[in-house]
Amino acid sequence: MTVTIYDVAREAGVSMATVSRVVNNNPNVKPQTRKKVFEAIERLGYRPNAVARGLASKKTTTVGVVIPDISNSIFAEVARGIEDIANMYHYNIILCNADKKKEKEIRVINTLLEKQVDGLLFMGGVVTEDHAQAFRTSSVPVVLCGTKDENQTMASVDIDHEKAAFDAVNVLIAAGHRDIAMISGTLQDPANGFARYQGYKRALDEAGIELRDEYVRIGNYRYESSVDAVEYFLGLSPRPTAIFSATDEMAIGAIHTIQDNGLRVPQDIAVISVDNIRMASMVRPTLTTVAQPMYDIGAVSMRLLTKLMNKESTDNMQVILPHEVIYRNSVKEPS
Amino acid sequence: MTVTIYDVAREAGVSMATVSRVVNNNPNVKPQTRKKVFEAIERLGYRPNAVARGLASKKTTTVGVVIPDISNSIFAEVARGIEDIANMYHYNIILCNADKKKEKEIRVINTLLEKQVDGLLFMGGVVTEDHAQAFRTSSVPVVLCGTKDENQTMASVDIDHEKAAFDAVNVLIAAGHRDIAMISGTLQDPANGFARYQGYKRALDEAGIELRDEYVRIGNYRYESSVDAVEYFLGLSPRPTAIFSATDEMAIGAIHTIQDNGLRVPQDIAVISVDNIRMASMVRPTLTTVAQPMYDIGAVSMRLLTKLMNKESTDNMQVILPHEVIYRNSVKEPS
DNA sequence: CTGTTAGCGCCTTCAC
DNA sequence: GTGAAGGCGCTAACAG
Repeated sequence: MTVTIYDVAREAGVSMATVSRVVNNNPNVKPQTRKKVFEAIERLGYRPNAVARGLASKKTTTVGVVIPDISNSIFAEVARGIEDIANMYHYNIILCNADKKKEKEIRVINTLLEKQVDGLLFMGGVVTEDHAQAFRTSSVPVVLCGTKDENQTMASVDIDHEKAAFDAVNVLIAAGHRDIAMISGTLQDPANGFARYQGYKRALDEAGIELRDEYVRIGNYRYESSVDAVEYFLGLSPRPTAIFSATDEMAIGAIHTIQDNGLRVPQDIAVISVDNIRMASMVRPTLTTVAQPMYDIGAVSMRLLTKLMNKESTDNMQVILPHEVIYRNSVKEPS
Repeated sequence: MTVTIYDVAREAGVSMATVSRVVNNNPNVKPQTRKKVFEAIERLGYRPNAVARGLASKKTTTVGVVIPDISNSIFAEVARGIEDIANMYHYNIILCNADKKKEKEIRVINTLLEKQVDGLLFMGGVVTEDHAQAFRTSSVPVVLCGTKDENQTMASVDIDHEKAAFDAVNVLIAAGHRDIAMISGTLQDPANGFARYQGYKRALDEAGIELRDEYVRIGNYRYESSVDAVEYFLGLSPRPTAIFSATDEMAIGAIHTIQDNGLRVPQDIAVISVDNIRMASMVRPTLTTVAQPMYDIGAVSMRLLTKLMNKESTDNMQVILPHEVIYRNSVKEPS
């Protein structure tokens, strides 16, 4: 039924070793033989069996990528960076979605490892001890992208989330705001949550602004979760004049909630956040935010992974990429 | 180095067949033996090699999904439906992004086939003869989801795009509009492009409204592409009082372009489209649109695929799912 | 219930 | 430059 390398060999009048050589681009084949083999392949419609090949060679030339949440556009952009570099080095990539469930992340990691991927990329999300445990049992290299592990022992590519948040809040402070609220992610999340909150705190601290508990609400990173937060802020007195959101999606929810309550952004309340997802320029007013270099995070982490898979020496296993404030219209210029 | 089934067998004092049985949940194993084996597995940290297993059993229990564009949130939702059903039937799914490039789609299809997936799901996009060709060489079942092939010979799950567009335009007509412009996708695209355009034409026709060429612009489905279209419409006289956009993302671009030009939605110009992506309820005004049952498209196509993989008989190979108008605020109620 | 024995399709020395 | 032969790690009859 299925045509194998053996069929091709017979058809071409050579041995399977030779067929294997031409399929694998081994130079030690006479051009004429190569041609014969290619013709036989064509005639038979032979398609190499990657599974058999993987078993024999103990390499699959594929890297597994776990995406915590496929509907989050950040990961889409990161994935694009990963892919471009992967193609460049002739790796296939297979994406596995984990639907924001830790338990599913672990399962997916194990599935990928069972499938004998040559390397693993773990995007975003929290790296718990259970994750670390799964990674530890891996015989192939793993790199974290867009996140890092607690004690920073694993290879990772990320931005400095604390500093990004710090910079964002300082844009607000520079614009004259002092009553600055924050919609945070869960503090259990070391990157998007805890670190960004720390950055907020430090910015206030260095500006001599006192931190008020009622100015901080925890969201779940989704649009909807920020409406409660903002409505809460709106009832406060003094009402905050600016909001720092840990992520863009929540910031957009904030902008709309402010507007739905009859107030204007940025005149009544300014909004800033961190991420720079595509949607940030699709809201009115457009969102001022601190951009993560998403494509680069993907590209650099894939590049790092190729080095690891090749056992090349790598100096820096924890790379931090620069971020940048993107000035748009949700914060008004300091006058 | 790596621990194999053989090591486990020795450690547990049984044969590899027995180990294989417990790993595969074969009931024909004495509980006590099973326990011994599990302990050995635990002790050795054994992880089954899916590649070897795939080679021996000629099944990989994984289905390949090609996503035309990972950054398009429609596919994210469809993927979720696919996954839920896949998990239910114990299939792993691996996603491969094709970046909207036809050539890459074909490549990805072949890679997936080489990897010996048990089935293939092809999401969205145009199905050209080259695609059909690639599918034809597949020895495993393929189902199209969110698209169909030209002569409808392949298994597919989709909505009736023509009818969806027709219904959308009729919402506009019911609201009293007669000067209705359309931002279309490319007419080469049979589903999102051509069919939706046909629906627009038919709605006008049945309402006795004459079709005007200058009322139709072609976009590329992206937000940015609709700004040109809308600016063009704004210069027309009579200026359209309503716009039907082939997709939500372009509709959102249209709304903002209208607003950026000092007009109001829906008072000055109404906007409607087809899709119902998450962002549709994240704009102001919220977008009235015809919802595609994205999750269901994914779920139903995966279910269909499982049947095909099991060689169960299936009556209906071309399933059409119902769509539904979602009334929000970008079209005002008929008075 | 458990063990033995062939392969699955290919890569990879090692000869020639 | 090419062929022969031995696995890669596991499943699937087939015995027992």
